[in-house]
Amino acid sequence: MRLSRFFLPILKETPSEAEIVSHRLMLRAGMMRQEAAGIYAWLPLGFRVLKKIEQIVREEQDRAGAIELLMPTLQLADLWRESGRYDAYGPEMLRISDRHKRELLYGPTNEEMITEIFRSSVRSYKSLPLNLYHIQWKFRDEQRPRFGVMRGREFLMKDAYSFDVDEAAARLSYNKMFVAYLRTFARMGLKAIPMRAETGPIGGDLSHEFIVLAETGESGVFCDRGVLDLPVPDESVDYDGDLTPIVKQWTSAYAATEDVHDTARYEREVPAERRVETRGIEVGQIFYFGTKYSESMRAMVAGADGTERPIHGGSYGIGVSRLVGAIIEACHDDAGIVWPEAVAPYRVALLNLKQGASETDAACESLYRDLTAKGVEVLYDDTEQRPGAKFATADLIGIPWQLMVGPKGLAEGKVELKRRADGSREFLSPQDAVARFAP
RNA sequence: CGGGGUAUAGCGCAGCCUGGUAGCGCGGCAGUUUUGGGUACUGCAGGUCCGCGGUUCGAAUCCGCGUGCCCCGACCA
Repeated sequence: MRLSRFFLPILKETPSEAEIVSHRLMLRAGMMRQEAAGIYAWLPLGFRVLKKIEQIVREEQDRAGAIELLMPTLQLADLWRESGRYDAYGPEMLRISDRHKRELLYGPTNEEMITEIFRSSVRSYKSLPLNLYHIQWKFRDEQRPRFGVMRGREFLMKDAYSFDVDEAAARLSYNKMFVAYLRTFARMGLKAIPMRAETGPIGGDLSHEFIVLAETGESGVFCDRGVLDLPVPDESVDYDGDLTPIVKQWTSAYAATEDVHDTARYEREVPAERRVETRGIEVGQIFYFGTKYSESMRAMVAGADGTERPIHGGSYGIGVSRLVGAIIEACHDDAGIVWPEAVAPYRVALLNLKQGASETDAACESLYRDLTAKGVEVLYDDTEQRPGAKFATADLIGIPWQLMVGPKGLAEGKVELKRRADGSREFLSPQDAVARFAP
């Protein structure tokens, strides 16, 4: 993409509405724009990041055996009356009526609908286990939206729902999601720690929150230093095998958010030198809730003995749009965003330091053509701006690699490659630069 | 939902107290200059001063009522 042809409304000054760093940087980098309190338009740069995060989530859900579908944003109120949650949910639920005065709601979650889909066609234990998920926009009319996309009213969420014949089977499904979450966040360059959690209004008795450690996080967390260095399973992990050792390993050491923190237990179990007290952002939560919805909504299957029984359910959320903010909270410096490569909007920023000079123009065009032809995502700054402005923009939007082409380097047949994460630089020939990204 | 702010050009802000035809910086456009860390200069464009009502010869400014947005708290992926 040529920057001169792109839509990247960079802001030099920080809008006064933005308080936390990810919100400020997202506005400054032209990633998004607020349309109403807690409701955002995703501009091209931000949208690319959102899509990359979504795709990683999708790949890891699929790998763990979950099956993607897509449910609507609008749901009938009657469905929610069946589970009793229409009245229980309160003003956070956005209620709408159509031209026929039918009561609808903009879904804050989809337990009722997925249960209805399930019960309409699954009759036998032989169809289980089943885990269905979708990635869809949700709306919760928060009393006080804030922190940009970290706590918007409209947000993109992955929610998966598992159906099992009994509790033991449901725990196997739970473990699959547990491991899938470890992999999902690690792939995004994040250290996300599973912590025991309250089950909240959804109910149930087994739940973990996945918390990204970031000093600017919204809640305090306490954990054993040991959990920070536990290994994340690689892509060869066998989801049909026994995942218990992995889950045990990750859940045996102390790790809790301030809401459920037990000071006495913490001090008893964690030696002083291993105590980590910092802040974190919740990016995912997994629940086992048993028969809560299947009983009220009659989601039954016939067991091997022919008798009907309610299925055991679990739900598994990941805040996809929130992750964009969470990653920035965890990955930034004074100059701007520092994207992990897996979620970066572009991999390489190609900077023409003397636009209009025939030798730099020619070298850049050639590099741009070669890299693009090999599938490398390049953002080519071919604007008329001064070098300093181009450096500042590239740093701000956080592209992992900056390939700088100027008259000084070209005189020696070299271009300069800067790594955004640590500022390290090296000089290499244009051919070697291409080979670096497309071997 | 309680408490506190705020609303003037795309963004950041001044002007309001003490009413008199709206300004600064950044950004945009045209040009000159410059060319390896947000360059300098010149010119130009850009505003129903959040909305409605009131006071007044005259309201961005004073008064009343709305609305949006932000912050603190309670709440939440």
